[in-house]
Amino acid sequence: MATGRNHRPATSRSRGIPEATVARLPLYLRALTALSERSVPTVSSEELASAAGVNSAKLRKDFSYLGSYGTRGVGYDVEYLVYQISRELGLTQDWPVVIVGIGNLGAALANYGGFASRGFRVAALIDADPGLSGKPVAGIPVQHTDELEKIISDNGVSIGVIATPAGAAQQVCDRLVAAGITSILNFAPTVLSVPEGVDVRKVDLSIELQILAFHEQRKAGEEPGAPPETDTAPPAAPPAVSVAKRPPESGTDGDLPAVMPA
Amino acid sequence: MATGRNHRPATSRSRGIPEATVARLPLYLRALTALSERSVPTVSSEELASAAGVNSAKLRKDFSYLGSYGTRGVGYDVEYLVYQISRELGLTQDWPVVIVGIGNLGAALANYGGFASRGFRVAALIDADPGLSGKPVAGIPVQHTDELEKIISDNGVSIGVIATPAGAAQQVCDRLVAAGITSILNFAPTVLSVPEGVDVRKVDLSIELQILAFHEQRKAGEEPGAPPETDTAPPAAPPAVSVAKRPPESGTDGDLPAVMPA
DNA sequence: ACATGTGAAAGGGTTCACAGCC
DNA sequence: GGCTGTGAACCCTTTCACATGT
Repeated sequence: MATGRNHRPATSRSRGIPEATVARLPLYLRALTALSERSVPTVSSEELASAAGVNSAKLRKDFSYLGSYGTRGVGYDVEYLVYQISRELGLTQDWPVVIVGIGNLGAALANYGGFASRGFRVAALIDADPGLSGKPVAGIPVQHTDELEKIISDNGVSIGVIATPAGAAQQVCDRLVAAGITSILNFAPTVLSVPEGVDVRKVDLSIELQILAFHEQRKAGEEPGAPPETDTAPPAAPPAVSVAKRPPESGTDGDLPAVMPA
Repeated sequence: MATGRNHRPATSRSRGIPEATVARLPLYLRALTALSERSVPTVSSEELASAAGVNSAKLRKDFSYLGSYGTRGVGYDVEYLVYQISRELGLTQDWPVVIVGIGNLGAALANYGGFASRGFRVAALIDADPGLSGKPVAGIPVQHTDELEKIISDNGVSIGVIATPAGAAQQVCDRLVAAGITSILNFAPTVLSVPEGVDVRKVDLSIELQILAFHEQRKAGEEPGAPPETDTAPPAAPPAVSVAKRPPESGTDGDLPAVMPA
């Protein structure tokens, strides 16, 4: 999930298409769309794989789950594959989405071209700030949270995007779910709890950075002449055992503001 | 990606900590930080797992890779674990990052509190638009792309965030890498090619939505009384080539009810 | 009594390598 | 000759279940 990871616990996997394959289909689709625009008629697994950033064996295996639409000795028909993958992903139909929380990030999402370009349509922007109500963002007037339920049912929205601060996310999520939404893309740095049957994917900027930092740190430690950088941490106490159990005692700590506003 | 998936091909895995575990450490850390703020002294694997959105067996296994910092019959010391995980992730040191591309998204990132709160410091904002130069975003003046190399070397930056349009991403990436950056968080919808030794993680909004759509479509097809929605797709041409060779081809196609026979 | 820590089993995902077909 | 399609081997991840320790 970001990322994306936390998904339904692998129960009843669609038509047998593995989750990992589903996650790569959009990648293939993007590469194929680019080829299509350049009027390239066919493409080999090797070429397409390299354009999508995967290896060719994986790509062929992935396509085999869709039914194997290629021609041996030739390759894949670009237009045909675009259609098949689009259909498999459900992009041949129109998906209205609502974005809740029109701060910096919400506005960025509303303006993001990638949404509109692939069957997704921003049906409404919703924010709790009355001062924003009526103001257009990306050409769409922001509506107040009070209207949330009505907007969703009137427009038949089934996908919601949460871009609120962390503190508001669960509450917004609950209302979205109660209003009938069954898929949520969450940008707030919180674990959302949802009932069975609702899909949540999360995108977490801070987590991605932390994973990078982990590997970066490792690189620095491995390099021959790499100085270990300034380390700001206190040694911290042992895991504490029997008596007087009191580890770090945040005396020299002085760091970690910890609150994560969206 | 999420999520990030595309990472170094599992070569030489750090100190033996599995990649999947590394990706969850930030989740644990966030949950632990919240507990720490509430002055909770210890926590069980069950409680912490539920706060982080995973199951307890997984969490215990994950911690076992770090060295098993718990106490049987008791649980984990919150403060101590916060420190151990922070150290493992490299968050006890300061990581300067640069953000390239200060559009809607770049501005949102610059304002994102989660960056600053965990050892990451926005060292510079960079944009190709001369009109932006000098203007402050999130209190930091935007600098021109010409300065990119100098900024990176002067500040010892090793992590870069790309929030440019897709067309500019590879070029920016190349310059970042040439300037010495070895970790990149990419928000542009493109596959970046980088030399060996450079880590790339990508966050792709459109891909996450497409994955949701896939599952959403499946739900609609499974539900008893679910109307199949408006379908906007043309039948698309056959895979070309010769005469025979015809995949399933459901009789009177033309419409595609979006229902996949399970 | 209770909760961690961990071998072992189970489940997915990736890669290999070659059979099959154009 | 060239490229797809796929069983089989391999590897990583998750889950189970219980031994271990306090």
